[in-house]
Amino acid sequence: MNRLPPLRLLTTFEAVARHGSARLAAARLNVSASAVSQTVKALEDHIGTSLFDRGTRPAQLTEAGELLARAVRDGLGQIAAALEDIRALSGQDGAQLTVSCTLGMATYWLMPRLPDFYAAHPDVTVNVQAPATDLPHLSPGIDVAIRYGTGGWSEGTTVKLFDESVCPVAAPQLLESLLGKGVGLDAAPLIHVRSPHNQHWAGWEEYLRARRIERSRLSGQTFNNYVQAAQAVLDGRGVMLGWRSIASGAVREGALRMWPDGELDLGTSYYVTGPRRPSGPAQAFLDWITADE
Amino acid sequence: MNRLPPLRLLTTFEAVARHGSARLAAARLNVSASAVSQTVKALEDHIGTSLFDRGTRPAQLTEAGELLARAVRDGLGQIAAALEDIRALSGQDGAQLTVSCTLGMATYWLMPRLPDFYAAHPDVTVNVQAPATDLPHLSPGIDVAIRYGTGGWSEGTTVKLFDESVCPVAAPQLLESLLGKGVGLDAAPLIHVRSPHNQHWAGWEEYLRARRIERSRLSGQTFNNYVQAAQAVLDGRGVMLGWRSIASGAVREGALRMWPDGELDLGTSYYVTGPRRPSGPAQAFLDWITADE
DNA sequence: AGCTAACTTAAGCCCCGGATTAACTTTATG
DNA sequence: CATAAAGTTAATCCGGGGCTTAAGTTAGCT
Repeated sequence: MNRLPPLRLLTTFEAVARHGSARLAAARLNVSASAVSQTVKALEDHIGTSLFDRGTRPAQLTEAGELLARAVRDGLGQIAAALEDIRALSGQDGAQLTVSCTLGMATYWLMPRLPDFYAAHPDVTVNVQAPATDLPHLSPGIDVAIRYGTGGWSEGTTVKLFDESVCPVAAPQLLESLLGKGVGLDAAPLIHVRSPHNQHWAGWEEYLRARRIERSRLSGQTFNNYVQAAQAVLDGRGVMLGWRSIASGAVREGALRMWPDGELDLGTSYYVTGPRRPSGPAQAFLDWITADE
Repeated sequence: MNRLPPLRLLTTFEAVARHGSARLAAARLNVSASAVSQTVKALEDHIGTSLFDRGTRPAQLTEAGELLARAVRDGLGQIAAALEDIRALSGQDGAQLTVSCTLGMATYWLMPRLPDFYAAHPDVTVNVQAPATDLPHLSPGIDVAIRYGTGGWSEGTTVKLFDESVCPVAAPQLLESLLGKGVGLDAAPLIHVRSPHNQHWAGWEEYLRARRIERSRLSGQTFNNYVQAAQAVLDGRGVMLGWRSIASGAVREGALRMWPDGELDLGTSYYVTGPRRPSGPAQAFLDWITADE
């Protein structure tokens, strides 16, 4: 992170991108146009790429420029938002708790089970946050975290829920077709889930390596979250890595079938973590979820 | 954004948070412990809040400290990732295209319709990206963007798909119960979708203001994406703002019902944007989707 | 072609951010 | 209680980031 350009270069660049004009950005920042011009130039030198196509007036962002402008806006916006949140720290009221877990787990495991919790605790409201860019964990406003891993977290109190396992899954019709034609995992069409923000899910590369399966091509259909991937695999578009937390319901219902002898234990499990001194609603939730399975 | 603390304060603070020790962070950053101590202090002064509880050794992060550490890590990580992407700009190969649209739209509108596209174009693969933190738009690796707004984007070629509208929706049983008891939108249990990263969705506040409905309490169940919110509303947990792009299928199927006379046009529509010179697969997709409705 | 707006380059200045050392304080442990 | 580890405070220094002015260049329009 020490290779980041100076903050002022980034904010000035983003202002130019936002206003679409170095002159306007300069006016807005109360500096000379020259300062803006040199700042953008310095940033380009720092990165080694042009951020603006100067063949037009006003200059247009290059693809690289667009990419960076968005990242700067979002990244620094996130920090600014955190600073605001810090200034507005306030507790939750009412019989509520907020659970953080991944999007796929929330969609296919937690949300379908919450009616059971509500039946036992009709006065408790469970808010769910599926973090966009990091693993769930306890933090201000997050009372409970459900996440997978090896359980060695130092925050709060952690209890294991179930062992995670993975097996390639496909729609029944596609599976029969592939197996009938003798197509193995070395050639079957794949459904990938890839995202720069979520590097913690093992992908096909790791699975195939663990199973010592060689494939000449890894290309397949790509999504950046398991909701869309699940929709695609249910639609018969290919074979997806079926995590127990995500695919077990569909497999139980027969909408998906597991690849024969494809199950693999990657040594991780799902855990629930609550604070050392949970609120009443959080304690009720923790008691329920640890008894559930 | 000009109220952001200096970058070095942020990166040093994050290093201390990451290492859990000012001494270790100092060693890692190749500076004296004193520099680290004064940097963290300067940052705390800048923000006006303690980031570390110094009653223990090593010091522990406060809640504010945890919040900021995560934001700094993610925010600056995003910028660092963009810088890496810029260095690794590469095109897609094969008969593929990548479509970017919001998570709810992908889940409830696009993915259910894609089988029709595949039927007409069996050799084309559609990857779908649901951006975590910003509105979909064209960018390196994104061939087509589907988004809502007023259509005034300067990039590529934009065609309108349909007008968006919003109406509160609820499960039939809950709706009947509420209406039967004479409960209006001023008191019905609400399902919110709120996220610091997605400020572009209108929420209940805006809807109620537009309808001139006064409510004493806005609290309700909160999620940070429409997938979980939709699951909750289907489960009868409350009334959700039902965007046409998200709720129309469920309403058509009878799983959800619209609030009587609740529909509201907020003046936005869904548009599809492709590059001025689309690839073959992208052109096929654009032709299909603009003909679809 | 002429003109204006928008931007770029070169040179120079200054101030503040970020570091140092030395002395001190506080926590943790035996 | 003594000691060591971890961190804090005060004072000082300096270099480079960020700005200025002046002169020059280029795109866009008439």
